[in-house]
Amino acid sequence: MSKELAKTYDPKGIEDRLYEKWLEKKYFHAEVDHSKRPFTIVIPPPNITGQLHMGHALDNTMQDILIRFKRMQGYNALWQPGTDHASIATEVKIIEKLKSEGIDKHDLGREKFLERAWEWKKEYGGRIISQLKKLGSSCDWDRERFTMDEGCNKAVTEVFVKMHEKGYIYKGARIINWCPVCNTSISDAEVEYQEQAGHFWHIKYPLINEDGTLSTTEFLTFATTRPETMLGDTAVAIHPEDERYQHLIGRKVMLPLMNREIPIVTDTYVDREFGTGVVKITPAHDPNDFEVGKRHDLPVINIMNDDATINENGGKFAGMDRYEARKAIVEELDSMGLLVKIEDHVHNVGTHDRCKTTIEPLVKEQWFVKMDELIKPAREAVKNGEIKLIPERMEKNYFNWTDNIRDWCISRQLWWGHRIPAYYCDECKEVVVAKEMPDVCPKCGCTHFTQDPDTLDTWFSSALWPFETLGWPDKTEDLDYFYPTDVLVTGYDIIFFWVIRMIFSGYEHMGEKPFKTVLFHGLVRDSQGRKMSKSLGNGIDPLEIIDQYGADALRLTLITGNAPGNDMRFYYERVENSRNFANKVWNASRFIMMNLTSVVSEPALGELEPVEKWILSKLNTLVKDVTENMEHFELGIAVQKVYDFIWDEFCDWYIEMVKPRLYNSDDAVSRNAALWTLKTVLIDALKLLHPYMPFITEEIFCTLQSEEESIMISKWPVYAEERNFAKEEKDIETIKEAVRGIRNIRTEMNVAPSRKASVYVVSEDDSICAAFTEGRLFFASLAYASDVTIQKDKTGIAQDAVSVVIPGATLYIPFAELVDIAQEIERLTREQKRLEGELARVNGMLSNERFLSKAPEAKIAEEKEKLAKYTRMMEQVKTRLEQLK
RNA sequence: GGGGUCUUAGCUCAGCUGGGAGAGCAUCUGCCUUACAAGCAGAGGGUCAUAGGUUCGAGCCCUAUAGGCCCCACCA
Repeated sequence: MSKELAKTYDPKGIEDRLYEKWLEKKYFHAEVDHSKRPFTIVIPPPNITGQLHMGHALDNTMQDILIRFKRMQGYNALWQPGTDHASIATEVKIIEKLKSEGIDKHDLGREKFLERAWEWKKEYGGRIISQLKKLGSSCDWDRERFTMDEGCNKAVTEVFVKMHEKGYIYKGARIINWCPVCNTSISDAEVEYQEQAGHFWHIKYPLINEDGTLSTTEFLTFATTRPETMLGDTAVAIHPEDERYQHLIGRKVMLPLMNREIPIVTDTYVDREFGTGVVKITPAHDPNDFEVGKRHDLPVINIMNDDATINENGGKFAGMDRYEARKAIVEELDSMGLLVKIEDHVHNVGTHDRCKTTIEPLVKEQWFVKMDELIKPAREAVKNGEIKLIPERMEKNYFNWTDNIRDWCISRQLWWGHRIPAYYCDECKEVVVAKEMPDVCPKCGCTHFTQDPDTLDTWFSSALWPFETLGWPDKTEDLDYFYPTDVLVTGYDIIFFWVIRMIFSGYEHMGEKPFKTVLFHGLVRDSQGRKMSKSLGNGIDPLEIIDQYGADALRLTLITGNAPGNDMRFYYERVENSRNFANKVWNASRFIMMNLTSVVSEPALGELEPVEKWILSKLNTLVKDVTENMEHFELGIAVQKVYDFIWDEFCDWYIEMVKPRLYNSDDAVSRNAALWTLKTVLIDALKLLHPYMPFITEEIFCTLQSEEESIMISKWPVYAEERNFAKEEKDIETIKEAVRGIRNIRTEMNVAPSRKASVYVVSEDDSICAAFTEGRLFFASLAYASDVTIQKDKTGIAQDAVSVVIPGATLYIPFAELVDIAQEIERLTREQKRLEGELARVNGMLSNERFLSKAPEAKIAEEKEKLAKYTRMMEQVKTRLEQLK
């Protein structure tokens, strides 16, 4: 017998209790088991600095849905969890914390700093994990990993050494993006371009005469957005075919302020159409200029310190901040008469995506990954469909990156991260890349080495995530069984940072793709469509939503009404709706349990009434559709169908249809059939809903069947041909149509619900008569009928009864005093008009020869059926009108 | 400069391979009907951005236009 349930669903208490139970029972844990097929997802490891935000909530809800679905389908489902060390983000936090204690990073020293960082990790690193648990995430926590744990470090070292041997990793002095605040180089992917209002400073440099004196009449004028970089100018460039400047080729200009003679070079990089067609060249501080410089063998003069102040190469401006220097330089040029004009100019400025500081291009020695060869299999895999991106349009983004790839700067001047396994001989400076510090220098025989102080880009280790978490570089059973993983769920915003890098890493180190499908989701925005951000203060905390409405409501909200890869807006109203749905499920279940006062047994097929067959048939179709949608990753569509089925078909129709039978204990067989069906349909519907709303479904499932351990290990429903009842589906739909017609007309005529009336069903169709006869009981209750008479003609029905025409039958309700014949005629005339329209449309199609010859047969048959239906209804309406007149 | 995407009911969005426009919220009307007022029953509301085209048939495919958003890109 069943337990009592509270009147409204209250997720508090229930959720934590059930999650504890799942953990205790080890349902989330997956072991290699060759009798089952694996299904694997690796979590996008959240930063240890992070707090759960809506993006995480969406991302992990999607993964949990897929994992729970596959687990119920009988797969050996592994959801591999873990966290990311997030080098810059974490290092910044630690530095901040030290600062608040009055400690400077460098005073503390590397070792002590790392100790603090690990302590911090220990204290806060688990926070986001516990938050993921609140959401219901069924990760295999026994396998939790960290991108800087011992295993990952081993993998990173292995990869670095191997790729260095192959020549894919090299060290070189190249122009890189430098963040003067974080004091480190960053990769191209980490540069975020922002449109900023700035200026164009038009400046002129005086030419130098043949005799070496300074010309007072000849100048070269150009425009720049960063005048301070002139301190490092080593040339001025013009287009080789620019007729305006042909006479200047071979001459020099004087670099003002620095009094340096610099050449005029010709280079096709210069756009003749742009500005004056003259470009100043600063090889040390501009990527293009760097290339021009290489072509013309120009000196590279670095004028900046790491903190973006001017260094000793900047003469008297040394020590100034880059913007102070800019101001001072412009003023001085102006006083020298070399400032032509200043224009307002909006341009793209590269900023560091973490701290938004304007990055400074600098020439520095860094470690790089050579990309041209590595990217090939990654590009090919998506091209030939071996890896599927959902939605497909993401492929364009993907190819845009693979086709324009540049070498990846992987070294960071940070302490928190994987230290680069490169060692420098203290004597001869020879570089040795090895898994461990070498004993002897291969060049000079010296035995003292210093390890490279730099660490690796965070994404270098996360690129290995799908296989390092399964044991790589060791050959493990896990790796053999669970790799390649099945789906990667992530936001489209990290396709370049992470997705692509995992793909090429998978092919390079495993010789195999890391996953078969990538399922992208969009951003969760606020109700006004703005990005949720700390600075705007418009972030909505998922934990607060869970606290207020329950994790199930949050999950349902995030997954409905949204297509893959599209951004969504977050509305409280939508969460309320989800919460209401949970309550609906709860109450329907409560109703069923209240009525399950005795043991129910499975009825024989013959004991099922048409309504039972109708709902079972509907459920059967639902199972098929939902499974298909989920297999195609159409999660929102799938759950919408479950929602509609439960609320509309099951609660609003089936339960209402069956009530009279539940309250009548005389017919035990009929009552049993209804109860069994209520329970059976509810259980299957709960199963379909479980991946989306794990908590409430588990609570009801186990209350309803105390003998069952858990819904999450129950079997996913499967489509059964013998549960397909086409005739009953059609019959019940006809009766529903009749009920709606009667309700409609009663409302239209303002008849109080308390007022019952006789209803006559008139049809010449035997099968329709039979259907109404069988459904007489519930039909009467749903259509507010005091009694129902089914007959073949309208003998004995009052002339002025109200009528409703449905396909194949006319319903009459004698409301003597309420009926206004004129109004009734008007109403029927409206109906006639509507049917005329329908008939015109169908006849139009069916009289079109090209339609008949080209349309598929099923479509033609469908239209013919409609023609028959409308023709019949038209006749009924006409007959009724004649009677009234 | 290149690419993507969106424009569907008052609002926010679905609409999967082209075959008679949907949901939630909001609005209006009537109901506390013994599961649920976080509910029930009913109603109103759309030239599917605009203009062409392909097709027997277009919200869906193609082209152009307008407006919004996003990504990428070294135009100083």
